[in-house]
Amino acid sequence: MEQILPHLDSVFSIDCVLFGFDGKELKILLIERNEEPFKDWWALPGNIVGADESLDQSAARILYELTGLRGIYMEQYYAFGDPGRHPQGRVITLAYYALIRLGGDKDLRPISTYAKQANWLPITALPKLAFDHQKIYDKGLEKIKRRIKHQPIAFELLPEKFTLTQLQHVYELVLGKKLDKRNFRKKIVSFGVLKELDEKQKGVSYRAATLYRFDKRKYAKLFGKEISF
Amino acid sequence: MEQILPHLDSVFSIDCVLFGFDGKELKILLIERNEEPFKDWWALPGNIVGADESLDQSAARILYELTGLRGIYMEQYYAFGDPGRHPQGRVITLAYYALIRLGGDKDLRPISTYAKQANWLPITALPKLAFDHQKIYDKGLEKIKRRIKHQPIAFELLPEKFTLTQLQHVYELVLGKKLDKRNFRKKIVSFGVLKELDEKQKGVSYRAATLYRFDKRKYAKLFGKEISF
DNA sequence: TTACTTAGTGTAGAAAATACACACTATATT
DNA sequence: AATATAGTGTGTATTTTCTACACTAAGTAA
Repeated sequence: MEQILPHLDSVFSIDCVLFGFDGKELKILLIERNEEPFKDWWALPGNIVGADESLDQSAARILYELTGLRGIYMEQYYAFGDPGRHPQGRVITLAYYALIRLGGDKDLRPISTYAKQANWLPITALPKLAFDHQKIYDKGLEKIKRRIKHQPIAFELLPEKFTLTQLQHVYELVLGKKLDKRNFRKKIVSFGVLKELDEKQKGVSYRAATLYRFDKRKYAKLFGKEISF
Repeated sequence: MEQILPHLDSVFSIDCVLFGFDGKELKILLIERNEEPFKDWWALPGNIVGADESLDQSAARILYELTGLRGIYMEQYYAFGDPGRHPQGRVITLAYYALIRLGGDKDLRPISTYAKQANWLPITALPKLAFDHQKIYDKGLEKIKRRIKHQPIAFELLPEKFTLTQLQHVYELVLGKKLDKRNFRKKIVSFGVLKELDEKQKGVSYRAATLYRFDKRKYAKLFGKEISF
C-alpha cells in the first residue's frame, strides 16, 4: 500500500501492566532487561505493534508471547508519549492492563527474548522501573481501583471457584482498605452475579467456606451498568 | 538523535471530539473535508502529532489551531488503530475530548487549511462521518456520560455565570434523561462548588433566575474525588 | 472433649435518593 | 390596570442504601 501521508519517525508500542493475585498478594509482572538502555533494570513487559494487527490484537499477542495466556480481560487505558520518554527516539506507547489469577494450574511461559528473567513482584515492594514505567504502573493501579468499584472485574483475579472471603480480600488489596465482612457479602450477593455452589473449600484446617462461581450471563448483562463500592 | 529502534511506517495522529453547548443543544465540531480520501465528507478535526511535543501539548496545539481556544479541559480517552481505518496507510489516532461553551463573547477562529468549512452540528442529527469517526465520537459521548456523573465537568460547557436551570439542562442533554428540578438543585448545591451571585439573569421575559459561578478552589479539591449522579 | 480458627448471619440508626405540587415574579399583551 | 405567560424556587414524607457492630456455627487438631 502506498504511503501518501506525511511521515514521522515514531514508533508505536504497547506496554502491559499485568496484575496477578496468588491468593495472598497483589503482584505485577516485570521483566529484568538484558539490553541497553536500562540494562539490568526492571521494566513492564511490552512490545512494538505489528503493521497488520489491531491494537487489541496486538495487546493480546504480546500478552500471549510474554505469558502464554489467552482470553484474559484486558483493556487499553492510556497513551504515554512524552518526547523524552525513550532515550533512543520517539516512542509512543499504549498501556493495557490485565487481571490474572496466579498459581495453581498452569504456570506462565517464561519470557526469554529480551529479558534476563520475568517475575511476579508484589506491588508493595516494587523496584525502580525503567523508562517512565512507574508512571504507567501508577496510572494503571489508579484505573483498576476506579474500575473495581464500578464493574465486576475482580473475578478475573480469582480461580473459577472461590470463597467470599477470597473475593473480599481482592477488593481490600486493590482498594487499599479494610471492608466490613457482613456489608461486603450483602452487597456483592445483591448484584446477583454470584452462584453459590454445593461444594466447600478443601484442605483447610478449619471450617471450610462455601465456594462460589460467577454467573457469566448475568455478569454480561451487568457489564456496562454501574455498580458501586 | 539516532534512531536505533526498529522502524515501522506508522503515523500517529490526534482527533478531537469537541462538545459544545450553545444554551440549547449539545453540538460537536466537524469539518467538511476538501481532500481525498473522503472528500466532501464530514470528519472530526484532527492532526498529526509533532515530533517534539507531548501528547497533551499536541492536543492543545491542535485544538488551538482549529478553534483558537486555549485553557480548555481536555482529555485523552482512547486510541484507535485498526489497520484498515485509514485507506492510505497505518494511522493510529488518539482521541481527545474537550468541553466548550459556544456563542456569546468570542467566536471561534475558522478552520481553513484542510477543510471546506467547519461547523458545530447538533449531536441529534449528525451526518455520516469519514473514516471510523463515528466510532470515535460514540466512544467519546459514552465517556463524557460516565464522567459527568462522577466529576464536575459540566461547567466547562457553560458561560462563567449561569443559572441552575442551564446547568440542569446540560446534565439532561448529556445523560439523555430528565432530572427532577428540586432534587437536582439540592444535590448540585450540596457539592459546594457553586457560588451564588447577587446578579440575576437579564433579557428574559419572565422571572429572572439567579446567576451562579463555580468556585475553582473548591472545584480543584473535589476533582479526583467521586461524586455521583 | 476441648481449644482453636474461620464461616456465616441480622438489625437498628443514619444518610442519601426519590417522588411529588404549588406559590412567586418579571415581563408582554390587551 | 388587569391579565396571561413562562420559568423560578422551595419542603416534606417515603423508600432505599449505607454503616456500624458481635455472636454462634462448623470443622480441624490436639
